[in-house]
Amino acid sequence: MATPQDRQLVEQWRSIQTTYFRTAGAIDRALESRFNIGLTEFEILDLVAESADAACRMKQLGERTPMTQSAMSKVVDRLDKAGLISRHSCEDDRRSLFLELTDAGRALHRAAAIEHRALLKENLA
Amino acid sequence: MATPQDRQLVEQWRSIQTTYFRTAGAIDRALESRFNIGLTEFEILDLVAESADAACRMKQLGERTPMTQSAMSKVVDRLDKAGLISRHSCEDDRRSLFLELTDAGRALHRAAAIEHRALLKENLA
DNA sequence: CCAATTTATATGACGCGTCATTGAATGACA
DNA sequence: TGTCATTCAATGACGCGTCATATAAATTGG
Repeated sequence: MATPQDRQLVEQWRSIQTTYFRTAGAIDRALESRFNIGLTEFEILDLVAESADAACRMKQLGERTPMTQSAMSKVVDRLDKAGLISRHSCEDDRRSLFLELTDAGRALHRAAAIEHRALLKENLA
Repeated sequence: MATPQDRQLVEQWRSIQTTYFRTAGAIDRALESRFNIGLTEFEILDLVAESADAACRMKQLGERTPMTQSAMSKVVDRLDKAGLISRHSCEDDRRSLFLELTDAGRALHRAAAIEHRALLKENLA
């Protein structure tokens, strides 16, 4: 019933879960308390900061994160309301949006990224 | 600012996230549709099934999963209401509870575990 | 050029997890 | 023994993610 391979799979899975929760939790709490944004918000900022091109991005971003389309839409909405990001409708295809960091967003991302990388290093060792 | 080591950390982290979400999502949907329980519920069943001893377990279980005490309490509550688990207050320390699978719980666990292991195998390859 | 279909994003209802707190039992110790 | 601190579990308020759907724009086929 429970083969040794099964046990090993379960072990591996629990280890991934533990790492994931520990790391995500640590980052989330740190960003929340120091910058008032959650991990999810940071991850979108991080993705937008990474893509320097001016393509219609909302969609492409979705391909680079395990987030749902719905989740993304709401995170972006929060970031917009917080003044960290701006949404511009795309001329070529008016269904699409492309995103840009505001100055405040860029500054916050710069600071938060340091925290983020440090905690990754600490937790993924 | 973004050292190669930083990039590597971020890559590693995204890979963990992707694996985690893909796997958890797959298992969750499968268990939900076939057995009407979520991944979290299954994980508690699995832990209880594993520990054959009759110790006061609620607390110990908490040490074996990244779940919050609060989360555990609610999951156990759902499992109890679903008739899959029973809570007995502990004689020695009446603050503690210990948990036991009901027959239905044991049966469901047996069936769901097969699904669970198969999906782990599929996703953690 | 007009349906029918498909694609990009937004939104409302809902469930679950988290935080902070509560209640209850136990322990510590003067 | 009485008080104060600690520990275990449950709960209510709240926020976020998910699913199903809505809206709007673009594409496709006749």
